[in-house]
Amino acid sequence: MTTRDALMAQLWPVSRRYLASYVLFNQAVADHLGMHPTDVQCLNLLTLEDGPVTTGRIAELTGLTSGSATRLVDRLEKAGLVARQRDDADRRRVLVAVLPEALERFGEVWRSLGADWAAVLDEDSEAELAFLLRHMNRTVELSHRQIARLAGEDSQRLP
Amino acid sequence: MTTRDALMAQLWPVSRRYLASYVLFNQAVADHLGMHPTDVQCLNLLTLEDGPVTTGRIAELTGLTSGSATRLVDRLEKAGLVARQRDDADRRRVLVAVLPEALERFGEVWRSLGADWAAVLDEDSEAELAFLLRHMNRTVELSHRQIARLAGEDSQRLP
DNA sequence: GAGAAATGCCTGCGTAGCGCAACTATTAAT
DNA sequence: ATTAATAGTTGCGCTACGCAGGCATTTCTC
Repeated sequence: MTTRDALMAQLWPVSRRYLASYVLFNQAVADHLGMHPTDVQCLNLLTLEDGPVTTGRIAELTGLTSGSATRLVDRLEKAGLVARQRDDADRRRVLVAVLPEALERFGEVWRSLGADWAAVLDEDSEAELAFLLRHMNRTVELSHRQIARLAGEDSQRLP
Repeated sequence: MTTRDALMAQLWPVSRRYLASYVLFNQAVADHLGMHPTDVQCLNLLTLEDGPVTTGRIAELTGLTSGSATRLVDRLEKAGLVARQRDDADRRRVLVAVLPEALERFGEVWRSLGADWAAVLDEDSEAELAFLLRHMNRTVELSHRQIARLAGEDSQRLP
């Protein structure tokens, strides 16, 4: 077995642990903030978008149905983290904007977590960081393709 | 701003997308298998352990309460994916073993997904793969520390 | 070695997120 | 002008989850 094969053999279980850790981490952050994991995921995604986002887009981003997305926005609005606003251009649509308070509450938690995270990366060279950045971007794209394929195969079951 | 700072500045939002993608991916796999995300997460963790695991250990691994872990094992057992067995050494304990059928069902899905994943890594050098392996191991450890800290801070709220 | 404390798992109950389907309001198509 | 499509909301049923209490078993303490 080549060195490369040995590395790949190790990477497979480790990446599964890695995935599991992320799920648990997301849950821990949610518990810490007294929120549901879905709400944390949603706010995370919202702050990555530029500008307000429609409820339908939130349903896409989170993978929820439109009804559940409405309830999700209800919860976030009730918690004072986002604000609803009718779109004047298309009065069917509702724009959801993240409020500064949400950024504060998230920022507070992520400052300390981000500091630890940055400390880990401090050990790495610029070339390694550049590789990591490229790898993450590729993996995000791969995830999207795989999610689409999984969903596509599901719908093929019921023609 | 140095090149290094620029890389770090890019890595932060990308890693957040990365995290979000993983959550969605987990959900997609669960939907595809007709299971709940928690159940998928549990089976993923179980297959990473060597040998049968107690219900209490499952509660630890998944972050659930003991009651919820019992229900989780109930579902997996009912689905024919795991088997319960009393521990003869300590008859309070229940050992949960993953059945071959679970490995088959998971293997089927993960073979194709793993192939795409391996294809992405094929572009990388051995040194890059070695770095990735090391990075993932460090990140898993970091997650554990951060999860413990988040949980610890929570418990400090109510002394 | 007997009673107390701790451990491991299970069960009843209330809460709440989610999908589904039906409904309203607005815009686009014919 | 009528019909169809789109965006969002709401009622309903299901089920995972936490919590608290309970039972069986083991370990501690005297």
